[in-house]
Amino acid sequence: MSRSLPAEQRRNQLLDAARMVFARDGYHRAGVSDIIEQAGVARGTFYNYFDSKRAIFHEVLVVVVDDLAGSVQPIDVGGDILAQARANVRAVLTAALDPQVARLLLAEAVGVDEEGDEVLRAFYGDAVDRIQTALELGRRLGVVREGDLRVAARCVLGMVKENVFLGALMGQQVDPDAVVDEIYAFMTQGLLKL
Amino acid sequence: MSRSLPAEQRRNQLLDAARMVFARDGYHRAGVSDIIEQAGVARGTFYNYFDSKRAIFHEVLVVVVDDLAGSVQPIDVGGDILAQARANVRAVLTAALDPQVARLLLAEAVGVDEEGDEVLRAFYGDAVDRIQTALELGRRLGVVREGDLRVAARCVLGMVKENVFLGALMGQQVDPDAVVDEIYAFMTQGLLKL
Amino acid sequence: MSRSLPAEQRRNQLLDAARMVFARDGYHRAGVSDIIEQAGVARGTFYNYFDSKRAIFHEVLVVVVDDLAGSVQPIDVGGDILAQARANVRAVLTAALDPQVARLLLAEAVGVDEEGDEVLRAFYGDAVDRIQTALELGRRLGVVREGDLRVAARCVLGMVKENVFLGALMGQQVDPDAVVDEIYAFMTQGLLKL
Amino acid sequence: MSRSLPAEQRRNQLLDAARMVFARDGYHRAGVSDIIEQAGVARGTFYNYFDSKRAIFHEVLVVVVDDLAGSVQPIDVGGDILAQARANVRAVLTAALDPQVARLLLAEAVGVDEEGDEVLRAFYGDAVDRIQTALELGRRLGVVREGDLRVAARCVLGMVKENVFLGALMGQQVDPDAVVDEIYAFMTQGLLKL
DNA sequence: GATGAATGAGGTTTCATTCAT
DNA sequence: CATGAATGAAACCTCATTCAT
Repeated sequence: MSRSLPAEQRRNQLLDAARMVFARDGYHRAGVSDIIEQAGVARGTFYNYFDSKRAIFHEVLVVVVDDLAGSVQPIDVGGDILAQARANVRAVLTAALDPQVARLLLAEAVGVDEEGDEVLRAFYGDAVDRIQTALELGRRLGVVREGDLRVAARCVLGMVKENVFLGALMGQQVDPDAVVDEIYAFMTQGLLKL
Repeated sequence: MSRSLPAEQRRNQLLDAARMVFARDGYHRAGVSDIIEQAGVARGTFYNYFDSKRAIFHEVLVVVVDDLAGSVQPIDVGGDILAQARANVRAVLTAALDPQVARLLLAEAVGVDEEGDEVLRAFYGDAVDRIQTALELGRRLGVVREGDLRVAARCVLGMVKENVFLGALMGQQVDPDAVVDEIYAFMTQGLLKL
Repeated sequence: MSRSLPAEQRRNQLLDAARMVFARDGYHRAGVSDIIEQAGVARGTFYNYFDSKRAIFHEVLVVVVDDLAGSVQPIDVGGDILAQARANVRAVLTAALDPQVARLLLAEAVGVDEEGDEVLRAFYGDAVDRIQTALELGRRLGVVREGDLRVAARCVLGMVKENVFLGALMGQQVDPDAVVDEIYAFMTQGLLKL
Repeated sequence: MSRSLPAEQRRNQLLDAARMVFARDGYHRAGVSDIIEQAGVARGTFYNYFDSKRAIFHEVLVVVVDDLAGSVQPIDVGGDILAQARANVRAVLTAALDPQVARLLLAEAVGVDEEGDEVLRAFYGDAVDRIQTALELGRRLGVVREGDLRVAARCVLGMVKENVFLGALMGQQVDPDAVVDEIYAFMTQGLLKL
């Protein structure tokens, strides 16, 4: 029996437990029982703070997404743009390689419900938008070639995501620096020599 | 009441129904009830052909994965390698943009069970292997630059997957040809001018 | 696909299979599938000969009960009565120690349905009646002491049944001759010396 | 909707309901539905206290077996041994003549599953052991004749069981005292006069 | 605010039985 | 007469949610 706690603190306690459980077991395999056990809280208490299992999942997702989005720094045009882009890729990659984060963003969140899909859609849409904006900026600065920059932005996102995915979900070893280097090389030289 | 059918045909009828239902509702939301309703068959009939919901899902997954894997042609060194690579990317992309396929491969199959994860792991692992092999071939032929070809292979896979993902799952419009063109450009020139 | 057979023969084929399966697995664990598989006959064929699983069980039970009842010889007053009684006990005991028979009579048949209970009730009732009749005969001949001969008859039946039960169902080794000897001693001397 | 109850009490309520239902309908005909209806409790509540239908049956069986075993008093060598044996037989007989008890011990428990069989096997095995021990004691005291005391013990058990069986299951009227008297006479004098 | 026993709709699976071929 | 695919009622069990204490 937990002593009465400030509401905010109890919520966070539950959110932390839920994130861990969802990441470990996935949304469907995780039960409310697992979350409250992890949090050391009674069943009824859970429903004092969250309306449903879906609701807490949704909140967990928002937190994770916000954290990840927050790891990206806006690009300062005055500075070394490439270095900033590199730093951003590296930051995102490192944050996303946390297995908890990866699982939530890549696997469990899709298809749970409409709301969850919307969060993801917004997140990835936003990510593509940001990359595209950066590319357009680069285009104007003359450091980005011409082309369909929206698709290009998706490609960049895809390169990052896939390495996260294979690393965190498929159990392959992934070295963030190697990935950053390779993506950098890819972006500067492409892959093929004609 | 369905008439008696050759076993093979009934199995396929059920597999088709299941693929549609799983793609539409996801593994967890889909019930055996939905599958048999879709197939117009009694509950018992389902269990005459498949051991469980998981079992039919597994078979659906294998079929989809095999179809997709089968759409890739081995590269003939004698011919135009780039054209063949382009054709392969285009073929996979087109096949995967089918929303049923996309949903199964990208979302629903992850985390259902160990077996399903294994099918996916094998599939994506195999895909990376093939791309890497092709890149190594290109390297020996002198058409591929140096670098960490495994990570590069993941990047290529990621570019394809992300466009499928955003197109089929996130509801953004995706034009296969634009994607192929852009990936091609990406591979030949990179994205940045230094 | 079995060739067409004389009806009688097909019935017996099914009855034999059923007896074996019921004795091996028990009524509830045995499925119609097991019976037809054992008989090497199609599912529909089964229902050409028997109305239901219960019906065939009922017939099996009747056959077994009749066989066992038939192993008892009426006592010839002119001959050695004790010897005849001994022979009867021995015959019944030997027949009943067949595990198939034992299981059907002692365990599986009780509680399957009203009809089955009726068959058993009739069988055991008849057995008690016969023993009682024999005892009454003995009483008139002066070789049986006074007492409640109905209860005594039940006791005799119980002695036999228990040894069968422990032997066939509980897996204890039972030697028919030792049992006959002991029952004989029991009947002639009792167990206690006052 | 039942009010919340101490766990122990709810368990017992369910055990009682289950014993009644199993005795009335038999293991296979009884559904969890019948038990919860009898107990006036929701389906989920049942599974809060027992893992499965088999599990509760097993517990019911153990309780019944323990009760019956507990009705037997160890024999005090200092006292009137025969009287104590008589009292034991009478106690067991009376307890076992309860139709609920009889049905569970004689019919429904056999063949439900391995565990249940094991409980019965242990129970009857133990009963025979105890009787045999008592007989051996009597033998040393000189009040029991020579012979195969194990078989003799089975015979005694059989006499008791058969009268219970016929009384409770086969619907014949059974008077405990008449049975005790007759078994007593049987043990002291046997049945036959030579 | 915290508790946890109780709930019951809904899921998966079984298997005796039918009937068109 | 034999076949076996099809049937569907009914069984068992899960787990997100409620609510009286």
